[in-house]
Amino acid sequence: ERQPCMPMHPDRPLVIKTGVQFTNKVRLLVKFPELNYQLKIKVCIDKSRKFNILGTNTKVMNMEESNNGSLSAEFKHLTLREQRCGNGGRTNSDASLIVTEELHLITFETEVYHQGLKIDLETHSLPVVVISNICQMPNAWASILWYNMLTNHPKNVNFFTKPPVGTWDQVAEVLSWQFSSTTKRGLTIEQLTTLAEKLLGEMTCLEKAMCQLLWLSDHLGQENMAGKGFSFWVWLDNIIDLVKKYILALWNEGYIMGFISKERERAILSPKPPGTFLLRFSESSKEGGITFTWVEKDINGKTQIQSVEPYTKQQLNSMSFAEIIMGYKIMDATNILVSPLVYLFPEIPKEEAFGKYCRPEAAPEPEIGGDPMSSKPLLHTPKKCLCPSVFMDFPDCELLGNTFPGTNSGNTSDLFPMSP
Amino acid sequence: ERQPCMPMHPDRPLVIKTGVQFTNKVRLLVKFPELNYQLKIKVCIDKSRKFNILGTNTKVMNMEESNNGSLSAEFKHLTLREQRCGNGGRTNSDASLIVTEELHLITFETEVYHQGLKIDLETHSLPVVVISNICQMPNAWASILWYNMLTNHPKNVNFFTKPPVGTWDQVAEVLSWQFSSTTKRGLTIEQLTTLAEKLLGEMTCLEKAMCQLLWLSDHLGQENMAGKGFSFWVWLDNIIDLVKKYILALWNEGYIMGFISKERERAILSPKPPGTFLLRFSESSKEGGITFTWVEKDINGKTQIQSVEPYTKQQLNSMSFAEIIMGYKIMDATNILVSPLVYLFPEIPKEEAFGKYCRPEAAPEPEIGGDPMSSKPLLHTPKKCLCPSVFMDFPDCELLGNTFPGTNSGNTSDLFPMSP
DNA sequence: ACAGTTTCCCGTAAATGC
DNA sequence: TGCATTTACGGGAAACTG
Repeated sequence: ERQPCMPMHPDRPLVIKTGVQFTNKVRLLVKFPELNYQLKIKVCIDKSRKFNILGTNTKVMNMEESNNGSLSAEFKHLTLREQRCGNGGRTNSDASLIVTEELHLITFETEVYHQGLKIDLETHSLPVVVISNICQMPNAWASILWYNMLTNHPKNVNFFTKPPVGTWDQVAEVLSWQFSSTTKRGLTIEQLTTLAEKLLGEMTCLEKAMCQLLWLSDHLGQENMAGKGFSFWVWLDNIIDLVKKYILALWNEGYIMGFISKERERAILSPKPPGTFLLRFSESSKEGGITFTWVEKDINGKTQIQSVEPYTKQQLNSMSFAEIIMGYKIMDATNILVSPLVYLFPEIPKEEAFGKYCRPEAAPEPEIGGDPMSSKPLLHTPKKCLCPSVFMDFPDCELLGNTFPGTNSGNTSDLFPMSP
Repeated sequence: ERQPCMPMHPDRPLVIKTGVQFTNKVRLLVKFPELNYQLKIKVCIDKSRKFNILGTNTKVMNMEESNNGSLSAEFKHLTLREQRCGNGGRTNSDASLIVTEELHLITFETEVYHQGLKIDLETHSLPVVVISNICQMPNAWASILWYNMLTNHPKNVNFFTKPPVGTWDQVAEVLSWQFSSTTKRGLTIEQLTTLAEKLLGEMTCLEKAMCQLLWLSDHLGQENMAGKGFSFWVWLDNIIDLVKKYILALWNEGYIMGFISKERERAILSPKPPGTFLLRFSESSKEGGITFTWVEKDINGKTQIQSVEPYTKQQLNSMSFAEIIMGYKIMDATNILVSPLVYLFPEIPKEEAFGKYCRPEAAPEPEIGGDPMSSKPLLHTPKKCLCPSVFMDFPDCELLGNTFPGTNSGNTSDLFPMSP
């Protein structure tokens, strides 16, 4: 059997995609060395929708797989498959919830005979969300965040039938943590304020701080994104993905203002000298895009705010964003090619900020019209997995390098006697 | 169960990828209406390497599934899975052949009781190649072509232990057919000559016509591609893919010379006026690339032959090749942007050839440095499946819209009595 | 007809095994 | 160790189903 089995999304635990392997681990909190190789554990999943667990779903607890002498069992290469009943009907009992709000429990069962007494032991994971396609991940992960942000309950699978409201402060902390847990930088107050406006609409700052946020179907779902056909979470996830895969170094340096409204952008750029620019995420693109906006003077000497169409991941595949910034030129009034980008807001010379992320040879480009010559060798922020070396699927959240910012600090399916 | 089950590669029959569904059909050549719903057919695969057939592998013959009143049975949603023996050993008995040269037979078995006599019927597909990853397709398909080009034998699974040689004429026909069967245009003598030089090295035309080509490991394998690390077939397949998905219309029009050596390119372009250009496939890129080469005069009035780095599929994703051609500009001696492309060889004005494939608004581009504005809406030759509406996995090759150009005209697993 | 959900399967990357 | 081959799974598209 194959050995290395990294769980599917290192920084998205508690979401399981059908057909994709996952791993989990149970340990016995009470130390009973004499039970080594005595406890046979079985993994199951609740029956609210019919899933089958494929893979080796029983295992005997032992001391080797633990590092502190207690007993544990690790299940690897498990996968979930939905069991369509008969000729294909959905098995979901509670059809009122969408799949990404449906919570499931992975349970671990065993029985001990101690001093002639049979003791049933049982524990379970935190609620998990089961998805069938990766495109459901953003909403599924949002459910996990919302749950752990608002409850300590270890198994409230009906949470989303009446989801509690959250305060903006709580949501802000979670949003920032989404960045800080996978990059070297969380979100600033300014960035969070922009997101708050997006979520809460036009309110004063004070109102926002007081405001309570409703869950998906109300404030955070698709409706709220002005009929764009995608949820806030999808939009944000694609930006996080863009940051991690294509512009991580620039993000870590703090060069990307990212979340800023066009109004505020105009307000802070207008007083600045021509050539001042900032980097901003696309608000309209579901896919995650980044653009730059700069100040320039038109023929009449009037200040203009300009920007390019956002660059997508596809385009950043063939040229790094730093190189795009360094090489970007427009034709001025006298038909000469010039770069409109001089100072990164507030006043960092662009060479100082981006020079070190460019290949030496590829500064200016002699040709136009998509000459692929200039976009051949790639210089990217490394496409690297940021997960820690130790990992479990239902981890103590400390293992993620950060604690869940909500109230729940996570649990690693620990075995306690549940029934006599 | 799902119904529409298009076989995996409409224009690549006889190659089966493990885990991917395929379909096949048997019919009884002799008309026996009284056997309707009497014959139970079982599909099997030979045991040279252990594959299991997953899906419904027995079926009763009936008249409905046939359109001419004869009996037939169609097996849908079959998949192959390799059975790794014990802890993972290869089950291949003849390890001397690489997987893409290993031939397998799908067999169909049944028995009839006629006038008190038990008759075993059995038939089989043409030899098939089983692959586990799509990257093996080009070589697998080459094996299918080579087999059908050189033998009529219905089941010579050891064909590649001593593969026969082919003549250049045979190979040329097959190569051209690769294009003519999926586009509206095959290969010209000039294009074939270029490919012949690639395959046969430096020989006179007469010698080439006489020459016999050895199979893969000799002339057509990786060694022959000058140590580039990919076979002729991989290179050619990627070009075919590029043509079909990105530049089909231009190919159908005959605007793409494509296969031409750099020497010959220089020879035919040099006498032409500046601005004359032609379109050529990249010779060095495994991925399939296309470039243009043009004539220009340098400062001293000397004729120069120039070309751009080949465009890849990735780049053609965001801008159509016609638009790239129409918009391509370089800076001339006086620092003015001009298009070096004027006449498509021999003397077609580029607007006449490519104008109709461009969006009206996107002719010249004002900005440089990868402005994504100009590459937002896509105009592509449609990504369309060219397969005919009627199809079977082991088809009469006529169903492909063309006959296999080799000696073998194909067979649709027809049932004949094989043993008493 | 439609939208939520699942399935299909390519293509890249990683793992595996000889 | 290297290389041939398989497995894993994201992501886009098609199919499915209430």
